[in-house]
Amino acid sequence: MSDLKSLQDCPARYILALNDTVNVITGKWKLPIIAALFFGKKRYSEIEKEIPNINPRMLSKELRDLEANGIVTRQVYNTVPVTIEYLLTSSGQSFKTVMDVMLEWGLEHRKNVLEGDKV
Amino acid sequence: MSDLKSLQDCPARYILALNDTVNVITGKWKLPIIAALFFGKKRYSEIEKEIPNINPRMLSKELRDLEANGIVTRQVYNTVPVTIEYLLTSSGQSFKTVMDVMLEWGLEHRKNVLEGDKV
DNA sequence: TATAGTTCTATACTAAAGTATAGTGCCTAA
DNA sequence: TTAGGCACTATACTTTAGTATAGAACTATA
Repeated sequence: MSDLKSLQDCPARYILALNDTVNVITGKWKLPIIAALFFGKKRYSEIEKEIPNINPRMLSKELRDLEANGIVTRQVYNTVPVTIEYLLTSSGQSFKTVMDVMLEWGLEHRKNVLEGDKV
Repeated sequence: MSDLKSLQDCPARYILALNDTVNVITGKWKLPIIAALFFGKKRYSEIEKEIPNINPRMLSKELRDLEANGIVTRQVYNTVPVTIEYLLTSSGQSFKTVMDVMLEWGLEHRKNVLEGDKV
């Protein structure tokens, strides 16, 4: 991937490109929502039940954000009353790899810190 | 890594562990600071010059945070006037891998979005 | 007719994050 | 002696993020 190589030579552009990714996950609720959808498509009220303490304003705002950013798709079914399902796009699904790498680093880092490493 | 496996089975714990990592990078200035230090150790004023628009309050606050989180080390030299250098810990350095994975995903995702993928 | 479920939106508020500006105490070189 | 660099801190302020609470508009079921 030559894109990556060229970005690594320019700190400013590197950070700019990185922000695209960071924006996907900033905020208190985006990762919990994405994680909830890893286990299959869900309706609004199901997500609400799965994420304790989220309020409806935040849930609907973050779902809209995630949809606008191409992470989540909103499917409307013509039932009465209307049924709406949220699911991850393929980008959304592939984000799992990123999350796993972050998690692994976090576990390793925590171990280092507990061992008192200062270097 | 069996830690990872067991976390992946529990969404709540998974998110909790992930937050350790997310905390390292949240805020407007942490990633730029980390990126600046990838290119070697630097003094306060050098970082300041490299990151346009950061103000001294933020720079010193974020450096303190990063130090507290074991990402950055502060080295004090007994010169007159005192010389202080900031450098990445080994955890801080290994975070580059995470950033690269994030960047790669971001580039791929941007391509998908431009192609108009909704799935 | 009342109650409850679904998918939200509206309004008002508080808390957290970030900015602007000035200044401290130390030193050196002109 | 004054000007400037270094490594910050202090105070006040604005902006952004998140919370609390209520309710709309629809329908099915008791």
